[in-house]
Amino acid sequence: MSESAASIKSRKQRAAVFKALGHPARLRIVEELAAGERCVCELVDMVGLGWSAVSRHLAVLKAAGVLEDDKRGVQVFYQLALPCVKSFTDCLDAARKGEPVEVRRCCA
Amino acid sequence: MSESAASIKSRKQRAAVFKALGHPARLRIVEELAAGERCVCELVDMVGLGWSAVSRHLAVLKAAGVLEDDKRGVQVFYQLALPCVKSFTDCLDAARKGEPVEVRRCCA
DNA sequence: TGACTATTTCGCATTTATGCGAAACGTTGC
DNA sequence: GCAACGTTTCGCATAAATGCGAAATAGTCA
Repeated sequence: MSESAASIKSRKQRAAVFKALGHPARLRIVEELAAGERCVCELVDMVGLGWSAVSRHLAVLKAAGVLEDDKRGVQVFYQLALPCVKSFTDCLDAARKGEPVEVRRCCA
Repeated sequence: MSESAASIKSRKQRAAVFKALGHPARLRIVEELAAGERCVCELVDMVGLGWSAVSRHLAVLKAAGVLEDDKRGVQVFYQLALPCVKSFTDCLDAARKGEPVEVRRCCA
């Protein structure tokens, strides 16, 4: 009666996406990147953590497939790889404000 | 230059939703509830954990606003309070399969 | 090459999450 | 009231995440 291994693996991958987004600092980063790509130095200024902490947060998000990185010269630029994340957070905000389900636009 | 307290609070609430979903057992529960409400006893059979562990997972999901509970007699039934969760996981699966962004239907 | 900048990795201490069994709680029916 | 059932809470041990500073890595320019 146990599930298939593939099903379990697939769920772990999805859970990794949620886990990656389940930290205020990482969510902050993702919100920022929803507006466009940023280099690590900019993100460090925004989130108010040290370089090492920000770097590991970015690594977590990248490993989960939420972000993509692009090395250009000395700097590394990160961008959002999953646009539906923003749609989903918008939906959460709508739900929190008490808007009825039918009205919510969860995806652009 | 720090953010407003309201903005930080809002992000923590959203992060709590992601954190709640960021565990394979809880994601399993949510997937099951996407098909309809279930009582705790059914969920215990499905996820393969003890009663206490399942109960606390349900409490985490409820505290984050992902689930709602309904006590009927001796039993407690849980149901999904955020339908867009299912839309989002569907979008993640589409992304993982490599479908182009334009084709993904993230919301029903 | 060698100094300089941007970023990541490492080692550590602290906190938080997880799972289990036992016990407590609330509801139902005798 | 009391016993039975479904569910939650408690206490504990183990595992994982978090943040920091120092050190390591990589790319650029003189």
